Amino acid sequence: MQSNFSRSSVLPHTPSISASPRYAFIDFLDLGRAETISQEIANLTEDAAQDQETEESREIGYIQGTVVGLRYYSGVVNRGEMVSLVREPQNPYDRNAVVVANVYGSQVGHIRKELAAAVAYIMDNKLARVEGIVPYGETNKFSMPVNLSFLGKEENREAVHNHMRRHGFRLGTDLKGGNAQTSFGRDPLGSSSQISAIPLTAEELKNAFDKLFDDLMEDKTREMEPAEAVCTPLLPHQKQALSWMTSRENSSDLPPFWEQKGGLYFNVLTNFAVKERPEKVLGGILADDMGLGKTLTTIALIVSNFHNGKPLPLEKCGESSEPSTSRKKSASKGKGGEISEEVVESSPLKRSHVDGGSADTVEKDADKDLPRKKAKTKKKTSKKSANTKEVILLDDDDFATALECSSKQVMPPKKNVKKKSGADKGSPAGTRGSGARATLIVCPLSVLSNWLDQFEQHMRADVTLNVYLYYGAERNRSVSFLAGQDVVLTTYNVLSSDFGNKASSPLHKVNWLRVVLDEGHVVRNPSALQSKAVLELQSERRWILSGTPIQNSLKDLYMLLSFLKLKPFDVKEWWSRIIQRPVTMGDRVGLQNLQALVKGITLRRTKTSKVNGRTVVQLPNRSVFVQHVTLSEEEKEEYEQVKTEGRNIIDRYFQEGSVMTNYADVLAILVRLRQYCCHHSLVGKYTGGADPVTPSELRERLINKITLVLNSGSDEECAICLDSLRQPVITYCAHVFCRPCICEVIRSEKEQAKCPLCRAQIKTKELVEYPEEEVETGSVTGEKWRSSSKVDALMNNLLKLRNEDPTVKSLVVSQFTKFLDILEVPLREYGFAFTRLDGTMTQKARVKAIQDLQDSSPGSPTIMLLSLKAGGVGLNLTTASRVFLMDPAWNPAAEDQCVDRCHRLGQSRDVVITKFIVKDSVEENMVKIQKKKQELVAKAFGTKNPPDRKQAKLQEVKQQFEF
DNA sequence: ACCGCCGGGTGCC
DNA sequence: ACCGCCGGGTGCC
Repeated sequence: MQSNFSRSSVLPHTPSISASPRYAFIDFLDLGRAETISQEIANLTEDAAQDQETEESREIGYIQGTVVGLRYYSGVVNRGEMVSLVREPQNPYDRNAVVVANVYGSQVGHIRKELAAAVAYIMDNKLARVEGIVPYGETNKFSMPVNLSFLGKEENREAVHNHMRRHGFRLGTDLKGGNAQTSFGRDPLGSSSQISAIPLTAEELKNAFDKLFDDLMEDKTREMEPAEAVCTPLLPHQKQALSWMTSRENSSDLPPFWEQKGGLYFNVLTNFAVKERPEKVLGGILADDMGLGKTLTTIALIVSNFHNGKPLPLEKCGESSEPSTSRKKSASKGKGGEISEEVVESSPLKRSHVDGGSADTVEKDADKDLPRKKAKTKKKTSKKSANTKEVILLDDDDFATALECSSKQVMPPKKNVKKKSGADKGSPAGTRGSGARATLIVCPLSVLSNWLDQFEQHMRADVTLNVYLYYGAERNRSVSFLAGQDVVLTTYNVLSSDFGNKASSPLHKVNWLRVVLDEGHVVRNPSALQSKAVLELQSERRWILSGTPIQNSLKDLYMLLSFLKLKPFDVKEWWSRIIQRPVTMGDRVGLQNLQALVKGITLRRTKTSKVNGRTVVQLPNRSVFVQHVTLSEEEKEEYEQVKTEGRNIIDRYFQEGSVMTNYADVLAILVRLRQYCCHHSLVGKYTGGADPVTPSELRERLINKITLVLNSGSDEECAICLDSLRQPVITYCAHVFCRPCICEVIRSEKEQAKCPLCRAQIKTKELVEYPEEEVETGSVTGEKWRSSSKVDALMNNLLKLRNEDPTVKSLVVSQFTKFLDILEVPLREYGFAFTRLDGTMTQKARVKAIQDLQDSSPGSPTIMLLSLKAGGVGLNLTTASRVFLMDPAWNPAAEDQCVDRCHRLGQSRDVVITKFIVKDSVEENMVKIQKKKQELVAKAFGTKNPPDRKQAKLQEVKQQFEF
């Protein structure tokens, strides 16, 4: 029996206080899961959206209606199938028309006009969302019943009911408070079990969620040897991953939740059936922990599974028809921007072949089995300059056919061609031997060089794998060139900037064999340009590599499923209805489905996972020490001064209720305090103050603010794409975004465009750019040098360490690049050799910095100055075994990630981490708040902050600023 | 639709 | 018959 729980007991809803600016400020400091404050803001706005969604998802009424006109449409539904209702105001017969569509988006019919007339108003005015389920009558020829649920805010309940009543419809209401899915029509088959009616508690949910990605390796223990071309022996868990990935790519199984029934394909979750076989999902998520070798495994996959577990045919270096010249060519094509020619040239593997070269290969192979193909290949060769899609498809088809022949899998080539050229962007997958050859790897800039290194390191020297680095101003944009590579490597930024310039995005014109998203969790906001760019890629197989596939919300997974094209979850409505809403409501069946879903497409091992009874990776110990630093009297005095100054300003904002609008200033104050803890000369001039009067004053003020944000060294992120700021601009309301991101927002919202952070009106022409050349560095070193307590503490450690063991290498990590500048002075003074890696460096310089550190000859650098986020993940710094974290980060995960760069596979020494924390300062408070936050966060997932938590936070912040 | 509805044909029993 | 009744044509919005 359904228990009499009220929904609010399951889903604690946000108290209304969140509207007050004072509390909004408290939320600023909900830093438990944010790496930067602007990310925190993004989290907040996300939460706001989620609030709305959860509130709207309350069922406020239901009614049975009729779907009519079935015989005019091809869309079919099944008993109990969910359908979506879409307004069709442009319908020539009735502007109130409401279309009923099935999960695949095919129209089933219309809602009968009388009911449509009533419902249209409710939909148009967003009084409620309307969802439908067809309870029976699925075989009817002319009409069928549909159960409509109205989901909306409680405050709209009456308006909705009244409106419907005026049209002569009486909505039913489920007073028991069961959720929308179970109360009505959800389970017309009567199979609902009592278990599913008892919702999960927030804690159970959180636990289940934490375990969601645990131990996803049962039945995935078969091993596969990589192709010969891979020279690095794979560890057992890597062979398992290779085997699993290969089977995922060659699988002809139906995607998860699909079954074949009679002549139809049936989705057991939505009860949806189609005649056409659902598109295969070739690929998935490799979610191994950092350091387990996702990169190597992926390389092995690329080389070992071209088709059906057969290796990618590669030329032997010696047999190459055009020896050294081609490499030159690749270099000149690949150069430009910050990626140097040398990077490309330095690798013996990277030899981008020219069109003619590949044609030769094909002919050679094709000649053996299928001479008649030769003519065609010839024809194509003569046509190679014509750079049209059609030609490329034919090219690729020849490739494939040739290759298929060698593996005795001849397909009628004619048919293939037809299929291909007829296929628009719809379904390139599934057509075996469609000709796709190239794998596209998209990764953050920070790991680009790692990929290149690893290709070089793991590929046998005598084979040629064509890896093309699609990066830099001079990148080769020829579609046929790109399609002919074995691997194309690029970054999310290049991909989305190409995509943004609608004119042409070559990467979107290639039919890839495989697309790999490295650190795939970075695309998680579906509205960000880079997400759209990623979703539009055409590929047969798709992979996501990520150590943390879900960061803090179930919604992160939506983006991933959407990329994998896992029907029907790639459409938001179905994802929400089938998974997200049920799960957040504590529905057990929903959770089971989610678990099954994840299990079916994910492989994840942690460092503690066992293979054949042994842990996957045995890493040396790692220990963390916190060293408290006491400020000198002089420093203390100055610190208090900075603090009082800041407190007065924040206090004023509180009184004015303008904390939100002065976001940049609040950020600045916090940053200043943290900077002071490191070194006095980090602290810049405060630029806030009296209200600006003239536009030029405002402009100047904004330029100051954006400069401050960007130079604070905290590596601020764009709240829209959550990536590092690219072409940063500041709005009149003083929030900083990437120009492409905010322009996209303005473009899509038109005149109503609002700032995503404060909802102020924004316009494209009111965006202020960051003045490019204004880099005022080095000034620190000029004046008379004065140390700081923290600098002294570090130097003591380093000197002691050098005494004890001069071979030990250290990472010195700070969030403030300027602090790294400062640290260079005493390091030089004491004769330390060091390198440096920060976000402002070119790719080339980064590579050199890492190589220098790896050098073990006497006199080589023993220290790397590292900015916390510059390296990003994936960076391999195992030559270092000591880590000094100079200043605490808001998000402990960022610190962990940084430490993991040296505490990973390949580390031979025990790793010792020292964290410097200034006593009685903002830093100490940060650590305290962090800890509390972690405890609280551990309790609930997917639900919002309970009120007492907010209250607690209020106290903490009051403490922090001593209000 | 093995219905309802419309509109033309028809008209005692 | 300015009706009722019959039976054919017809059918989403």
